[in-house]
Amino acid sequence: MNEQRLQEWQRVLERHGIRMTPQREAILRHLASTRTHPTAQEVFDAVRAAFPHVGKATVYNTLNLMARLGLLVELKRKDGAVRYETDVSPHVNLICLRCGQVEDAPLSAPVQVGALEERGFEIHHVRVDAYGYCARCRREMTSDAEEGEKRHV
Amino acid sequence: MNEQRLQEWQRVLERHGIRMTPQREAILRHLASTRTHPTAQEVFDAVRAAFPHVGKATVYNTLNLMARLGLLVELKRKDGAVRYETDVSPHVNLICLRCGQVEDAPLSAPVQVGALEERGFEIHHVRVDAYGYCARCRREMTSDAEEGEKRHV
DNA sequence: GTATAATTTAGACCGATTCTAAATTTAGAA
DNA sequence: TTCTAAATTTAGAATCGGTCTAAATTATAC
Repeated sequence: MNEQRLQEWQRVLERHGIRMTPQREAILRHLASTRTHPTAQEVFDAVRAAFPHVGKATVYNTLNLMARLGLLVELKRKDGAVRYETDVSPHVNLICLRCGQVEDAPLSAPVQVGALEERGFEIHHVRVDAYGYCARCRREMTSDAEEGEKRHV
Repeated sequence: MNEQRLQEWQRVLERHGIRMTPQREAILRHLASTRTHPTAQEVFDAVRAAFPHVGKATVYNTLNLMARLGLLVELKRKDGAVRYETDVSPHVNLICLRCGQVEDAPLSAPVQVGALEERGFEIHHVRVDAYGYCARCRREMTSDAEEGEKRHV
């Protein structure tokens, strides 16, 4: 549980005049206590443990609210649900094309975008997603191949 | 119409033993003739002009096929559908948070990802999305503000 | 030509997310 | 307190991109 992050979030919500209901607190606590990138459904399931009658809409509303306030970042993969990232500092998302897991990695140098002034575009934040294969899937793909399984494009 | 790109795509498909059907050619021609980032639905509508009975699945299959071959890059935005990008060279997508338009900008230095070897992650390609406000929206927001309109988070 | 595989099609289906309308809770004023 | 208005929550319906299915068509290899 990252108490500091939880309290920071609560301050931001309060500052925006948003009520801290028991449901919202449960959602925040869950997000602050995980280091994964959960889907809305996973958050929903976890919160249900504490609030058996919590509605889907409440979870979705809260996650959208937090994303709009910049407390969460949405990671979209085509093959399924949005994943929520609680670490909003600059980094690279390593996204596995096979299993869909997302890992964070540091950016060893800041991203350099050219020709911004000429365009008049004002950057708010940058997201860097690297697509590839995670260590586990690489191992599994190797052993699959050894078993004679064929893979196409 | 970018003839060169069209022919390059056709060569790649042929090299993979994929048949160049009239429907697929119409889809490729449309993609090669636009500089926007269309959705599958937009491609579908455009191709329908030439092939009134083309199926949704054909368009989706072809777009997925091309994405898997690396000829297209999928851009996901929170507001719904996947957008397809025909420029696969390294660059930054400038995504306007207000109007949703996507512009391309050069990367003035390659992205540096740290700690890859230790993790065993193998990168296939990197996408850089910069979120912010385009020149037109910045102008409009300024004039809106002058007219006394209020905006909230 | 004939067999085989690839492709296309319409429409059914799926699953993530949003919407709706009613009930509940809250904050603040009286 | 009690009242009122606004915010919030809820279950379930609705929506909407996208995928899947099964039958028909088309191309390829023999």
